[in-house]
Amino acid sequence: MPVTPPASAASLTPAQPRRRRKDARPAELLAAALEVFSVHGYAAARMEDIARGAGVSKGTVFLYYESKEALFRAVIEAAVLPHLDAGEALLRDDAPADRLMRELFEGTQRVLLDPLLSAIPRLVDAEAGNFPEVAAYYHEHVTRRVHALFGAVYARGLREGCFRAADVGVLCQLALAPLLYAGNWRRLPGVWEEACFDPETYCRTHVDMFMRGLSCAPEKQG
Amino acid sequence: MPVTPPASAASLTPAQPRRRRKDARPAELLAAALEVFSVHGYAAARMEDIARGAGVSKGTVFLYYESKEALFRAVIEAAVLPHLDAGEALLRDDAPADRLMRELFEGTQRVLLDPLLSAIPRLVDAEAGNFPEVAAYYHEHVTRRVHALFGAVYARGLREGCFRAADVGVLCQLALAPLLYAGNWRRLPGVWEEACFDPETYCRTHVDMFMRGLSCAPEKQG
DNA sequence: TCAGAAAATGACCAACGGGTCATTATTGGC
DNA sequence: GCCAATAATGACCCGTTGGTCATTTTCTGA
Repeated sequence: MPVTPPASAASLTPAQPRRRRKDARPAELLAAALEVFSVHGYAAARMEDIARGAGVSKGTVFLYYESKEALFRAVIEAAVLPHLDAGEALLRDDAPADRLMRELFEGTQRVLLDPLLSAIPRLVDAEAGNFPEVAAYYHEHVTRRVHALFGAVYARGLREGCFRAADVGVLCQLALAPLLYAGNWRRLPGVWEEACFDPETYCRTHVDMFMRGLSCAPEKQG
Repeated sequence: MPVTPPASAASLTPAQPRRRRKDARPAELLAAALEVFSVHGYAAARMEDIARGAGVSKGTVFLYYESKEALFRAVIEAAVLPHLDAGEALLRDDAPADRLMRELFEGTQRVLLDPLLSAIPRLVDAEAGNFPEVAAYYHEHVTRRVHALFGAVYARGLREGCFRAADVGVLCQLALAPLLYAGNWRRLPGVWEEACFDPETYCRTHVDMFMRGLSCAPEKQG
């Protein structure tokens, strides 16, 4: 594999003397790990680089996470679960369903256009063959929750009579796929720039087309 | 990484005596490599497994491809380019644009729902951080061609007055993303089955919604 | 101030896997 | 049949890297 310079530390003033910071380490390690994993993938990520990124030595990483795989799992959980909680909070809002759906899109897009966070599904997917249990966990605790969230909003729209009937699973995938993919393209140097459309236009077009396809009301466009 | 049994050979009758088959080797190696790469990703794929999958010893692989990276590139080219040729042949058909667009979808879907072929974009993407030149090549020779193909059909539809105006790059991505993602989900055991919708419904729904969103004509649904 | 607890280090180990090459097996021409 | 020519082998080499642990440094509180 081509040599790549080690991941530049997130918050590393050089020659920092060693410090005991038991509480701060886990979060710093998770952040550094996500950065390295997102660039190199799981297998090609070096624990040495992750450690350097967090400003510690390699040995220290293993004081907090018992193995590379354990670190990988922890990264996924820490990066994803808070956003799911935030998403589910939306359901307590009793706005009309189409408005709720657009808010759901907006939140999802905020998460998935982040180049670090968008790496998570890509990583899980890429390693599904090597870590079937991680993929199963992800499906169980993330995908399922996302679908439930989307499904709840969709069901509300059906009751209100503003959405047309369709397979909710299919719709959910169709809603998410373009956002998941956008995250990937953004990080490729040259690709996104050449296509030269901004994320805003892309997401807005997607949401508009999707909502138009979903809607029962006769269309009125501007 | 968890131990996984070696890739079962595609066409390996056991204890096959060694044979000199200079012409057949490359294709067999490419097929075996794609299979192993698609399951394990690039970094975790072992040349030993690829060799076994093709019914040869590890050393033989290096007689045909000078390195793992060269094999990786060859796999990508061999898997993708023929389908691009086929796609571009569509343009010689002078059917109306919306019909052409649906044919384009159909061809794309045939390719991307294949669990092996759908691995290609995922692999390129996952390794973009480690092999920027491969990613650049892919973008240059694959993505660009796909966009040109889609763009040609779309432009025809604009001229015929049956498509509404929008950013062609955005539209192309939106058209492809759900198909690219479908390929990923299919290979995850349990995930696809639980969602229990078949690829047909998924793709048909996507195409219908997309075409409805793209169309200028007043909608008529059944 | 100092002693003991515990956080951090980095030299070290062992396994793994990409890549090599001297050797062996196969084949086609004569 | 026999003999180059060459396809194929697999034991071997060695750089890389996940993971360990004896040692060093930092911190706390008495």
